[in-house]
Amino acid sequence: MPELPEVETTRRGLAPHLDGRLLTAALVREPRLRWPVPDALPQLMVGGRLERVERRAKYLLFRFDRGCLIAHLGMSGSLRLVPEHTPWRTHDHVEFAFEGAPRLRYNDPRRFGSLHWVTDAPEDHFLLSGLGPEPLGAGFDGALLHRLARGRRVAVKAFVMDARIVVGVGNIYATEALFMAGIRPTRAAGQVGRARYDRLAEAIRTVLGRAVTMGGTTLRDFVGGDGKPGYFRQSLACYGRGGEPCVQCGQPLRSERLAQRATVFCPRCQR
DNA sequence: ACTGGCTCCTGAGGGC
DNA sequence: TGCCCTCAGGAGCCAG
Repeated sequence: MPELPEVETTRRGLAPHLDGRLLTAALVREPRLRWPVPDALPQLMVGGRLERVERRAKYLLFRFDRGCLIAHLGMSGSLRLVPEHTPWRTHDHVEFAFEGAPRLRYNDPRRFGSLHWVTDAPEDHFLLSGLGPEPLGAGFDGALLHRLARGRRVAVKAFVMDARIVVGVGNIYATEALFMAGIRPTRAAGQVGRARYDRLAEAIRTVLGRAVTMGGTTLRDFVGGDGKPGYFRQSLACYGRGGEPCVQCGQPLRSERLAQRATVFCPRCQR
């Protein structure tokens, strides 16, 4: 489900309610996520104070005074605030109770998400240690992409979706950014020139930034921490529009499978 | 070092 | 109504 804008939307929805709160209880109903949730998670966490909710790539970092909860939403996960005594829904796997705040529920039908507890610096955790730069932060630009792409034969779409290169660019936004930059997704990463990587980096920033502003993209059921859907779907020019006319030239958009992912592009505008 | 393919899992939607 | 097939917003892992 969530790409970077959806994760950031979740963070913004949760932080005002949870920052500074004391964790009074944690319940794991279903530990079988991407990695098993340790039995000891509640006893490790309860009694700790949540200092702040941060985001790194598509991971949410719940920084407590005594450690850090690293949460990933996988493809179908969500973290929502619900009133106490809200009936359990299917796939509500974990619940956290904070003093003076609604309950925090982790729901994930496909269970591709994960929860890790660390007491060392989360940046050193194996899930985070190899990650590339944040696309909306400093240290990401066309020069970086161009340099890392040298000699690479992988398709440029897979290249920008590789979290070691740049984080947070999932299938929707990779598709949109390549369309905006006029680059064909199947082109080898090493065959894209510097000027075009400048345009691509700018397109990635623009697309992700706009999506964050609009609360992310709700395809079927994404909701932010406040339970509201995202509105970026209406802005999608390419993703999910295979066969429909290109908004720039009117040609039918082509739909292909690339690296096991649905890929849409305009055969005329994207070269 | 790269690359492509497979995998985890449930649910929705289309065709028959 | 039901069954079977395909596909879905991620990304770690593995063989070649």
